[in-house]
Amino acid sequence: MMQNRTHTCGELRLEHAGQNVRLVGWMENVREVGGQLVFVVLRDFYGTTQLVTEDAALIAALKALNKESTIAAEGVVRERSSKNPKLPTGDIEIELSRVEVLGRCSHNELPFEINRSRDADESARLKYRYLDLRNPAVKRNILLRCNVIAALRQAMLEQGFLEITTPILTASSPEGARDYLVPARKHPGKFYALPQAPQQFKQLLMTAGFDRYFQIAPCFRDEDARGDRSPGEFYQLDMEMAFATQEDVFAVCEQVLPPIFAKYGKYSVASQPPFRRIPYLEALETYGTDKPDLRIDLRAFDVTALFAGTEFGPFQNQPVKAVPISGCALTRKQIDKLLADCEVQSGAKGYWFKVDETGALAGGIAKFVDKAAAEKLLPLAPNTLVVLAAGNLAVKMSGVMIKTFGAACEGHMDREQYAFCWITDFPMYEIGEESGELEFCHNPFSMPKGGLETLLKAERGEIDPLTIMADQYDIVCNGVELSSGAVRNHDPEIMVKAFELVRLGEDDVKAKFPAMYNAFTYGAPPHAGVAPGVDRMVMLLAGEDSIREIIPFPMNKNAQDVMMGAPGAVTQKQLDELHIAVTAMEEDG
RNA sequence: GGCCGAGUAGUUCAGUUGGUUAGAACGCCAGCCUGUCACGCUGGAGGUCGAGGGUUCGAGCCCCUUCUCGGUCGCCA
Repeated sequence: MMQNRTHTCGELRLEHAGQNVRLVGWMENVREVGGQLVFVVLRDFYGTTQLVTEDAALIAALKALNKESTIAAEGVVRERSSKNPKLPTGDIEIELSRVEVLGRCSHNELPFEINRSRDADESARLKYRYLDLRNPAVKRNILLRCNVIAALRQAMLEQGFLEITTPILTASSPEGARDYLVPARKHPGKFYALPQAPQQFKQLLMTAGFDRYFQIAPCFRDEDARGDRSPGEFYQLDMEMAFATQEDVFAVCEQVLPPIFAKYGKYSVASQPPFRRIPYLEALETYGTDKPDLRIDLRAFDVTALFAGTEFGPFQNQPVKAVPISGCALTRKQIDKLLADCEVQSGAKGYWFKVDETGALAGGIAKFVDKAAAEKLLPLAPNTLVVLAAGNLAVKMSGVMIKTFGAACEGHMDREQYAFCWITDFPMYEIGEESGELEFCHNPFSMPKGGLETLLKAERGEIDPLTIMADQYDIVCNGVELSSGAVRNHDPEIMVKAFELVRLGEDDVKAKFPAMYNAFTYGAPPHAGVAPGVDRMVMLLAGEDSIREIIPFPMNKNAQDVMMGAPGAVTQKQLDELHIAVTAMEEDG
């Protein structure tokens, strides 16, 4: 027998004519033209090649096989008498001399047609993911993912970062998302947790003296899914730098990411380094969100003053935000539909009026708007639609309206590009909605701007703690938050003070982050880092709307792997070993 | 957990005001076809209309309950 294969299904060309070859792959299609002429499309990872035979015995053998069986096909490459210019291998075909069945497909009907799997029901796709992935259009995203991860790794190594793996079984972290817990067999009643991020380990690596760390890090969070958020697990390009400032972190990201987006992305990169930096409060004010999509040219305006003495009930004594959309040709029906969509997303009510082609105000709440006063606050050229929202959700609604109407109205969004920005200057503290008291806004690891001195001022009541900014930043691309990052708080004294402002103290810091707190008392370097989400980056690069399209084996929305049957029942013996008493168990598979 | 949408043949879907035997395309099976390549032609098989209950002379369609999937909000230091 010849070697397993001499060529792949994507490589044969006219120049190979006359060669005896052996190809292996999946039988994608069989076309019988006349009783004595059969064409077979053979597919492997690299492409497809047409096989042909007029031999009655081979025809019978091929027809007896179900599609998607794997076979080895031996024969001579020959020039086609009717070429197919749509295929790379369309100039040639293999005249079969022998066919060997390698892996029989015993199903003559598949759960879906391979080449149309993207249209199939998602549950079926996930259950038969190994069939779904045979579709080159599905496989392409996984290939992209491989290439992007390789490129990220390469770029980080070139920047002098070391890839260091951190534990998957670790301790539960007291803050943040819900942990996945793993019962400890040797320690009844105790649990490991899967890391929500390697946050503390990477800070400990800094303290240990590794200057630049990175990792394509698996992270686990037991929170509900979204279109752009996989349940359970995801990957981050986690990085941390010692003796570094915010600017150092920005510089690394701005060098690493754009070339990869340019090379592997569907669109061009609109942002040249340095990326635009937008303070958090300005982002909320201007874009109604802390993750603005800079491809959209719409802005929110504060028009509270315009409705100061209004008779329009919903706007009385409320902050009011307006988003003017020039050159808008939407019909009233379309406007109502879009506003309804926005209302679902924001929970706030939307209103509108229009400047018609003559420059007069019309429609919606126009009769409550003083045109002269409005013109001082807003650009109101003819054919401008103005959408508005009031109340404590007005800012959020303005952001949703910008995104929704920007995408729906001609000329306000250039989709075919990647627009990056940094959101900076996040508040350190906020008033908790439930507690009504001061709480950490994001995470307690960030260095407060101004350090200890600022915290002391707040403690003495000289400044409002709500005005303290954290040295924290997000990187946003096309309205997608790729990552949060921060200059970390590496000073135990500042850490304790930061906790004291939220009515906690040294004991709490020690209890919550014992390793880190202790480590920082042994001489820690100032350090900073960031951790862009790999899955979201690949999603942006692939131009996909669902995170599941770029994950090899995704879970469904309810955090189930319907292919593997996870989560699933386990034996009583396993439970006993783990000292777990289960009171209620689902009867399923 | 809230809200919205979907669930009809193996797959993707249509199904009018509640009215005959629930249709189409693709796939599958059989036959025909010697240059197909989304091959073509002819014929055929294939349905617990997600499940349960109700209204009605009559339910895929209306009502109630429930399950599943998706989107979204909550949540995601």
